Amino acid sequence: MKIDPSSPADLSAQIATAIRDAIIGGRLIVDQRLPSEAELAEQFEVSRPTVREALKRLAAQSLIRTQRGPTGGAFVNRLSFPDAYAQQITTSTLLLSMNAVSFETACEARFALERACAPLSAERRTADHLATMRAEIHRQAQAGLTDEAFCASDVAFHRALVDGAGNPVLSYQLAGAVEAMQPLMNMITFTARDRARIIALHQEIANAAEAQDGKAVTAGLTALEAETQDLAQSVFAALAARNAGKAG
Amino acid sequence: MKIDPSSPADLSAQIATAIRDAIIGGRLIVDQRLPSEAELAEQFEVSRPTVREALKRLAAQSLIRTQRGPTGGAFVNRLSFPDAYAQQITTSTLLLSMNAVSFETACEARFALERACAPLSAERRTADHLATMRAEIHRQAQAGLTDEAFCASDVAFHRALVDGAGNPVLSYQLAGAVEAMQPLMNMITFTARDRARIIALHQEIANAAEAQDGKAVTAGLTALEAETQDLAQSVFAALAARNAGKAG
DNA sequence: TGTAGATTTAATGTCAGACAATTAAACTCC
DNA sequence: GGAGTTTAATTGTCTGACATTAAATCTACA
Repeated sequence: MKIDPSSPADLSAQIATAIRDAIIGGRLIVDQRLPSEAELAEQFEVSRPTVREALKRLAAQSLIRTQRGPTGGAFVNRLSFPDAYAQQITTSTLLLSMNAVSFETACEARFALERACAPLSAERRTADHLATMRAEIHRQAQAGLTDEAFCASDVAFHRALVDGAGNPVLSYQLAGAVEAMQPLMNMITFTARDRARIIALHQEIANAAEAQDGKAVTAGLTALEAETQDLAQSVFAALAARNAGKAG
Repeated sequence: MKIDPSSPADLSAQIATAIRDAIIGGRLIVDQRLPSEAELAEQFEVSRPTVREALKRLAAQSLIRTQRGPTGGAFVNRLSFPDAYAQQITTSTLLLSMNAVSFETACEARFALERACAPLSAERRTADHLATMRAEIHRQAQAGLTDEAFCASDVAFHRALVDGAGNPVLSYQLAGAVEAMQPLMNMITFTARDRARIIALHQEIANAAEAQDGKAVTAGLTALEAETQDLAQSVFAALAARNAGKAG
């Protein structure tokens, strides 16, 4: 592993890339210990702080973990599903919030992906998944629930549905799509009537999942998407009108 | 923004988290300049190297960019779609390679997600998308193509199909699923007969997309999934037998 | 007056050396 | 042989310095 000191890129970035490539390429395997910071500094012919900056870059991506003490050092980290979830959610959330992605586009993507899980979830969902869905529906019907709590429960409901497919890769991919929508959903104020309609559709979906009727689950999700898009459209229209009023 | 010096966590990690939260929470907006490293060091009551390690962590996630010179500093970075793609692909690839995810599970997830794009893509694909798909099919039929090149073309074909949905969020989510499969696919040796079957299905899918027949696209993808699973099963069975032979 | 070039300056990038904190292993003593 | 102590290796942090970059300012000259 070598770096180019005359390159315009930061040395620490080059070192991080070199090590990252070694991990992705399988030349460094899970739980393998990297050389100590002092040794890396010597190998790359840079100072220890520069090596440390490189290692921190890798740690930020959960590619390595560090441990102190005589048997310590930097170790190649097994990227766990929870870690991957967290990164996925952060990235997706920022992508949406920073790129003026319309609610419509994000909503379409989210429900399209969720429908992809519907047949599998209908077939494989366990009693646990069903119980979680029912419990969340019950929570959503409670009086005095804030909009934020309602949205959080909505996410939990959909997560149970997706997890029902029993495919961790699918759950991971969906985590980003579903959770990243939450800040957008939180902009919406739900009337009691809105909530009732959403809860009814949730009931429909849960019933379909219980009956292992994939097509009905898909249909429920499609109806929920239409409902959500309608709701958002009216909310954002009202917002725009209010802003126009302020400006005029 | 404050940190806790008595916490067991690294100071640089705490500082990175504090700044990241400020970005996600909207208290720091895109292109806003952070205080200089010296000022941050003073604010957080740590040394400059510690601040730098924190900033490198954020840079590794494309959350900030740095610039030298008098008007330089660290700026909140707009997370671009290409940056998000790259992160998504790295994370997904590592997740699969490090967690003994079966080919079957990954393949199922990938095709389930891709089917989610099928109706939208059939409806909206442009002539450009169709042309790309046809071009890749043509390439796949060329003699002397290596397995890796065949797989790469396969990815390009599916990417065109997904992009045809005209939803950047969907394309972003799919990037991880499709690209992360590539290392697994590269383990497979394709016979001429295998390639012919896959190309025929690609033709079928392209024709369906041209006819804007979403159901036919979905059916084609389902058939392709079955074909891929069969192929992988026989390849991995042969591999296992060979290894057993070595061991015996 | 305007412009090209030199200078200044503020910021990041890098380095060297030191000390603190942590923790596993080796050692000592009972 | 076991409990407590010491040792040593490693990461975490700090200080201070210099190198590099690039925008802004200043200067000289046409």
